[in-house]
Amino acid sequence: MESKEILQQHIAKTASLTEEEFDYFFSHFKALSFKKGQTIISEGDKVDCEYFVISGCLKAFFINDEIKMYILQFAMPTWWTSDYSALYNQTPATINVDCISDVELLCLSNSDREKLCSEFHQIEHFFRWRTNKGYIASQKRLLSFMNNNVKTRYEELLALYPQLYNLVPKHLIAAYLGVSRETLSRLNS
Amino acid sequence: MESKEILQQHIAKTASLTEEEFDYFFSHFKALSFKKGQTIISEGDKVDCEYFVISGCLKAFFINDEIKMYILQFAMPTWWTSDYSALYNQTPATINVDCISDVELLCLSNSDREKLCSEFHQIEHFFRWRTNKGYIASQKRLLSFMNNNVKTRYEELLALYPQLYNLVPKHLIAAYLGVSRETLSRLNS
DNA sequence: TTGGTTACGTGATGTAGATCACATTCTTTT
DNA sequence: AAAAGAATGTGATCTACATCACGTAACCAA
Repeated sequence: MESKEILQQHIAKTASLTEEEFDYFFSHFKALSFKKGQTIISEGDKVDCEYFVISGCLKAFFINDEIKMYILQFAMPTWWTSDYSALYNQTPATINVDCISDVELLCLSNSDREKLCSEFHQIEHFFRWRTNKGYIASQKRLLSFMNNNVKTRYEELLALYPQLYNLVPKHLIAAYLGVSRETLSRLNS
Repeated sequence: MESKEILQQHIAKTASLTEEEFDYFFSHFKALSFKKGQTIISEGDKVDCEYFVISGCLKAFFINDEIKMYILQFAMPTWWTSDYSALYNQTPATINVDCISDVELLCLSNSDREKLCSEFHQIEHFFRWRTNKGYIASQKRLLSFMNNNVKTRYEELLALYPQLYNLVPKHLIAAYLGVSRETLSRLNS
């Protein structure tokens, strides 16, 4: 399936656009390809865009003391990613985004998103719905963080995204769970 | 200042409504008063509304094993609160909301919010903006949770909301930070 | 005024997970 | 195919925070 169709099906779930409206919407996206290991956003960068994942897997992460890495999000096909704080507040990036595998993305600038949202009520509706879903997921993760031990959080994560187990190295899963790779490894025993 | 004005100023920051439009918007809200200690949402409840705080302070929290409490949010004037997961997915509440002090609220039902969002593009715009802010704050808190120790998180919280120090008992602040009240108490020494 | 509940402090001890150190296996590059 | 680097496993030790236990002070309600 083409990127265009993937995006179309994604937004059709919450917004009804005519064919011409969608074409117009789509014309604001730029297709990009990256190789495994390439960086999309680095700490300190000016952030202009958000990214819709067509294929592959990205991570959005924070580096502390230039040593420890914490992963905020694994971004998989049909997910959106960026440094939203930097994007909305027009401040330098505080998180990094890079490619865990080869990826294909569609890129939408902040100003185009705002323009499209104000031009089409349905597009604004879509973005409200999307952010809402993200907010609810984020609250849930926060609660799980406070409430559950590592083992439970690990099981929860694998239940939700079984594909991660094979797709992503264990030390990155540890960085998502907020534990050391050693502790994660010891869960199996 | 009256509730109506407080809400009007709040939404005027992101949405421009005429006087009549705002009156129509406001007519969907119901004013409610509660005493300190009263419960707004209990685990297992059907959740129909979200709440805009006019005065006082609420907590949205989760109880684990009927013992430990984790606070997701302190809701202060001009903040919104509810169990959003339950509200959007029409599932029973998994979190509780109650009153830390006497409070005045404006209550908006889920169906009225959706109706208003579809009737007025500007209202949809406002709710997108609000949720977006919440999402960014939630991500930030998650990051702080993974990255910082209790002392740093406590200082961050007090820097952001100095009024909490006097307004809210320490054991509730501990429940927000995700530590025991004893550990929080020992930070001073 | 009194008795009960809630808030807060602080010592002693327990424990989940971090950190350090090193070995092994798997993957990528040349 | 060889070499180098990344990913993973596992023991030993350390530490931040939890838990338990107890005491004191503040705040209500009868």
